Amino acid sequence: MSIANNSHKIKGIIMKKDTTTKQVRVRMAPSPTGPLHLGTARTALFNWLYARHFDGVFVLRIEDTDLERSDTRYEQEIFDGFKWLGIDWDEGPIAEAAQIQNSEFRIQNFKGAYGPYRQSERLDIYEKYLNQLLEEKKAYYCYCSKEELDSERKSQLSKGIQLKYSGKCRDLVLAPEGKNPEIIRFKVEDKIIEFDDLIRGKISFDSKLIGDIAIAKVLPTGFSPLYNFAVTVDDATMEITHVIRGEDHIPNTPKQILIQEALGFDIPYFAHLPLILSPDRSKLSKRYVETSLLKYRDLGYFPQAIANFIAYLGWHPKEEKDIMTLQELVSEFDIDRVQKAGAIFNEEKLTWLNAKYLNNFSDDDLVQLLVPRLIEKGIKIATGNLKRILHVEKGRMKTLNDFFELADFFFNLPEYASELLIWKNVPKEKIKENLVKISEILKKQDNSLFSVSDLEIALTPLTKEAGKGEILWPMRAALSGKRESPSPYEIAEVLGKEETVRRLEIGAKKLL
RNA sequence: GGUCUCAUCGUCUAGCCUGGCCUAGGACACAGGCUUUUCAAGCCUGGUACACGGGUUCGAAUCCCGUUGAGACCGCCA
Repeated sequence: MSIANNSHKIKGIIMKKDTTTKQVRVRMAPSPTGPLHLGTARTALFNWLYARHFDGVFVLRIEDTDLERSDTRYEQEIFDGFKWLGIDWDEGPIAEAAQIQNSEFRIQNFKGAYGPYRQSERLDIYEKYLNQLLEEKKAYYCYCSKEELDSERKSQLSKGIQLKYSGKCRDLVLAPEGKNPEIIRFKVEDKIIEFDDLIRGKISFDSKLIGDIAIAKVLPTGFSPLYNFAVTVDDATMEITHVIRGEDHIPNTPKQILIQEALGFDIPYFAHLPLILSPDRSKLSKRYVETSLLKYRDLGYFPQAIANFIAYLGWHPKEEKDIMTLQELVSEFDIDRVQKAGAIFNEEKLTWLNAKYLNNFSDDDLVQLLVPRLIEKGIKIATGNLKRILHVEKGRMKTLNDFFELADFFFNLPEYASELLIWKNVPKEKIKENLVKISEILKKQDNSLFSVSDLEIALTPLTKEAGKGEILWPMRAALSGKRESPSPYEIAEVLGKEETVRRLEIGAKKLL
């Protein structure tokens, strides 16, 4: 009996009903065939939020049936990416064990009662159900070659009819002479398939338009399960209650329901999330924006900001709030507030959010986060000094990596043209004189009296006399070598007396 | 081409289910201003949206129908 039969029009009610009767079990099933995609991360996050909100179980399953394209390197990236974002899994492979080459060990090391959690390790399970379908004549061997199928598709396309397998091998009694079976197909019977999507409501399909589904590849050594079949078997055997995934899977859903019915499985709830879009409204692709999750980490984004941002792509809390922690997201998340339409990925807003997060971190936290990046770049700096620089630059930083461009002058005074020192139309002789005066005053200043407020007091007579711009601009330019920077007092405090005076003298010398 | 899905400011969205409180709210971005040695931040102000057409109703962004537009999918990938 399908559990989706009690579904209601009002989505909130489905949730409440269900959670009182059965524990929520959701899953994320990425395939390790490329860098961890932002879209995958968001789907994972929604599943995770849903599980955590309803005290359910979040399962991580690795869909690596495509041996040619799967790579353990990408599997590792999934683990790393999820962990970085703050998504932990209750069941699934153990990330640490995945690095060990001994395959026996890898297979045995998972958490959860429904493992193993890699599809490549579940072949015996698929085989059992495959045989069941074959024995019950619900599936059959197909001998058509790729070329035959290709030309079939081409002619269908030119006739303007639905692209589907013709069913040529469906009723074959004997194997065609000289041919080996290529794949196993599931027989699709004529019927209307309807399901109640938690986000979109009723969706129905006419199975006449779906060709017999390829469910496994036949290999000399055995077989290799294909997506729609493997997913169905896994979701059922792992007792998944809610399938939350991207909208691009809507067309797969009737196929999976058909297989579920044929195998006597419960039909889970389905919730199809809107897609993340590129600026041209097509499916998010790297042509327009960076799609690799971990790339954002490398770029200096915070996982909290990314999580917050991608959660808001297609979902919104009841109250107006710009910033939400993972915990707040968990307590407020529900599927009935998920949007139906796709959402364009707006990098500017992400960056703005990231800057918000950055400025909420304490200086000490930022030091901790920045140190590994400095080490990686081979920059050596005392923590105390780093903290002081960070303190004056953080308001200008939007990402962690902005530090390098913004704060480089603290380490090395850049080469700059003497014109930089000129304030408005003030003659350079006057500017030179001012710089000399500033350095004379500062030379007399005690080392221990070099804070922003001390310096301000020390230079006030001069700024009053000559005007702030005429003093402060050349001073700041001489100290930073840049058009834009923190205030001269802040820079001087960080630089200390000796270096401050040295830079002022360099500046003065430039103005002959 | 077929099937399915979607449609509120440029973008993310609130409101839609349960019609009136919506002369449509917030945020990003943009423009102007304040502050200011510079840049950034901050604060203030401003402009811009219910795709279109029909219905239902005293009343529609909200309900119904159609049109248009956009997207997804149509693999021995997942």
